[in-house]
Amino acid sequence: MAKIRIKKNTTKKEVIIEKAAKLFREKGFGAASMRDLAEVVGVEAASLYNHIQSKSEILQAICFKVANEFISHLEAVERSNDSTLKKMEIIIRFHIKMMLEQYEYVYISDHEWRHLPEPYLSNFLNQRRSYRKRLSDIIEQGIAKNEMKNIEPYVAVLTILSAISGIESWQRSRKTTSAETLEASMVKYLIEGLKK
Amino acid sequence: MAKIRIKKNTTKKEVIIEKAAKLFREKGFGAASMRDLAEVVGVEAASLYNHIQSKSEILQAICFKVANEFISHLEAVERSNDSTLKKMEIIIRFHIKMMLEQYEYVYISDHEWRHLPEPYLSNFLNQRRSYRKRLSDIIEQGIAKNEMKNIEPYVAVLTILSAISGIESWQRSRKTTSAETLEASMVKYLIEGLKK
DNA sequence: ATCGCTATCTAACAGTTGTTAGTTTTGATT
DNA sequence: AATCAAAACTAACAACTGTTAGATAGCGAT
Repeated sequence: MAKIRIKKNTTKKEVIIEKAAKLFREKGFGAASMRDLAEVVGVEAASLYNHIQSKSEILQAICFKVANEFISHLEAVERSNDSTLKKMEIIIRFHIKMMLEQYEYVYISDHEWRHLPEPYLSNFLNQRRSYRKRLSDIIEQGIAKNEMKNIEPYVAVLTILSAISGIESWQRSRKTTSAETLEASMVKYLIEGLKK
Repeated sequence: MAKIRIKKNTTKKEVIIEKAAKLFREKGFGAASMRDLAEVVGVEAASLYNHIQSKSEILQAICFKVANEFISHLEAVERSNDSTLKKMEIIIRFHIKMMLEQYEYVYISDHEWRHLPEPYLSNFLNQRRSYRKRLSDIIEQGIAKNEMKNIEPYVAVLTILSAISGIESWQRSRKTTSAETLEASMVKYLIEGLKK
């Protein structure tokens, strides 16, 4: 028996997760209750359990969805023949795009992962560490090839990822700066600071 | 009657807030209970209320302590005669120092302020907005004086503050990079990216 | 119309939450 | 040694937590 599809290609489980993402971002995972979630879904709390197994399953779905998107994008970039600087620019632009288009999901993956239960927590942190290591390998190559200035790669990765994650605060703001200006200026800042 | 001082110049209230800062950082404000806090303080939960008024009073104390330190440092920098670039470097170094030396406090002020009750929440956000505006004014001057490259000041501030806030993740890590290298590299990255 | 299967509902569970009331202990000052 | 306030304790509160059990309603296929 096929899953009920509410609209086009959308299971009720997907609706729940989407509403949960918004709720978890607004109130934090710990402070958002299943009854809060049920209300925005338009159902009683107990009914949610016909579609999901637990509250933390929702968090897992969100965190690993985001992680997987970043990892598979990185794999594509690694396979390309672009310069190291171009690779970093592509990755930075992708991170910014994700932050603009999938704000709620990325925010939760960035800020609420600590509430993942084991063994998902360790798994998530391992993926994260590995991802950052691969970014810092690209920067290390860039320095070796004299395309980038001699900066500690670990710190460069930390700076880049944290800076982009700060777009969260732009999302919450009155947005006197357009998304285009934001992307252009941030890419300029982060790439110029990297360039030899 | 003077407050009881546990060690030198330390009231029990200060001890509670310090322990709370560590706890809130580890578990998040929402997930940390007063009974958790009581345990690390070495007392029953009800006894905490001889020294504090409520759980959220602790959060207020932490958030506004940090905010005040940043604001009064900024005021000193504004009064100085340094170049705009030097001003920004001083501010960046101060933020990094705070992140290294008062990690727990700064982290909570950065990440848990959303749990502040009104009117403290609005008050906090106003101070924050005003602080960032004053930073972007410095950068605007820097661009006008041709000391800095033409970057959208709002985005530059966002980038700088977020990047520094990411030191949080270094704090939690195994620290293969020293604090000195971290500071030197991050300042280099952020200032070079700003310089004309 | 009736079957079978979902999805929803109500009610309840056992545990936890921040906090208060009332009592007892502690420890410095008299 | 007596006093007295500060600070600790025990016990409890009402509200809320994630989750389960069991009954009921909805609905496509027979």
